[in-house]
Amino acid sequence: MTSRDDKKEQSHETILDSAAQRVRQQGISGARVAEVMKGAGLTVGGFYAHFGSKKELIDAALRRTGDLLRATLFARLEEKPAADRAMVIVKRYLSPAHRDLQTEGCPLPAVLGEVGTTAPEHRDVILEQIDALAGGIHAELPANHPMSRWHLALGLIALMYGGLTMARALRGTQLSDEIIKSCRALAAVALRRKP
Amino acid sequence: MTSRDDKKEQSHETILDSAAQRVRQQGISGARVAEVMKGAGLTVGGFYAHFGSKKELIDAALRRTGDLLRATLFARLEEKPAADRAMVIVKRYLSPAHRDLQTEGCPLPAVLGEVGTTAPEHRDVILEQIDALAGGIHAELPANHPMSRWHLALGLIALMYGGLTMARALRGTQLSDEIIKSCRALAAVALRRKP
DNA sequence: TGTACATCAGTGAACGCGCGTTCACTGATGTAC
DNA sequence: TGTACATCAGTGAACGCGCGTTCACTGATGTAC
Repeated sequence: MTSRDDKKEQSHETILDSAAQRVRQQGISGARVAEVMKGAGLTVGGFYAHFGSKKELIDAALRRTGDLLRATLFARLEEKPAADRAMVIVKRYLSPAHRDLQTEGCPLPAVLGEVGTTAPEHRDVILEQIDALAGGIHAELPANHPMSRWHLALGLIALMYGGLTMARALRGTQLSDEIIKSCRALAAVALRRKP
Repeated sequence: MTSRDDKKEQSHETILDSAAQRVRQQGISGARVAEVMKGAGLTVGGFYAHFGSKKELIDAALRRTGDLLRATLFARLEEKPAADRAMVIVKRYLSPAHRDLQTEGCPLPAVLGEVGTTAPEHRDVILEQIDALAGGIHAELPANHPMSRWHLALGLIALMYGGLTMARALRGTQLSDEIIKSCRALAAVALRRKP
């Protein structure tokens, strides 16, 4: 590992961090290669020494953001009573802070619509990330529930994702806050817990 | 009303229909002006005699698709028992057919992510349409429920939108069907009805 | 009724701009002797 | 240890392409007399 390799690896990480930020804030098409490189303190030309294509960059950025999201959602859950854990996850996801800090957190609100329309080539990473998220939530759900834990996990993800995306689209309006509250309350009803 | 006015008005409608289709299938940035015009059997150059800008076209198309969606979701509800109506709406929205027939139905899956990222200029139409949809669902909800009917309506919209968008993004995978089932079941639990 | 002119919906090509990608080049770092 | 050469991360400009928008023009329809 020469210092040249070291430098390149550092640049690679910086580019990935920059892409992860931009893809969450501007979506896939909005995460321009030139701007990602600028955000990493580099120029466009060097990009293809690090990634084979924009698609590869976006896929790598989506994996990174997905991993970070799960780490945040599931952090220190063992400190909470088992019965509260699902609602803790819901509240961490459906929060004004998560809505407003768009460069961090979940990438799905910014990219899922594109994957369903103009960017189907990213479907597999999304499948992988949603599956991983559902697997993590699954483990924190009650066993005595009319729905299977797997179905409940998927339903809660849809509710959380849908609520956050709506709240972000309507940012700055009164309805935006109402949506977050409503989705939290709906999750609480479904989980038979206090909101 | 001369036959010339008549012709222009017909073209205007055709352009709007074409845009409504494309925006649902390709999103806002994917609904290219030239392709919308081609879909209407016209050429690009004539567009600005009908709409002041692409933004105006998209806003008009979103109003049209929103109106059509509500008409479909609320059609013939009086034939159903009052207690079943909310679940009828949920099932109409969260269906494989609605997922697969992307040129018709709800525009939100294709556009909401963009409105939250690169196309905030459409926020007001979206607010208006979500408000109208919530108002319509609100009327069909049970009074004896721990959540207010307004909050319940917003929560259900988030769940339906989130589920449909995820199912579309994952089109062709097994998880896509699972998500639709899960969201239906979660709605049924929240509404205390059979799925 | 017929003719000359005016109107205007629609055409097709061009405009300026920004994108993803490529490539000849640079200069700092590493290697060979 | 010092010198000549090789390597390669990063630069900056260009490439081809597609977008939203503009505009001079056309030809069918409508109006005036």
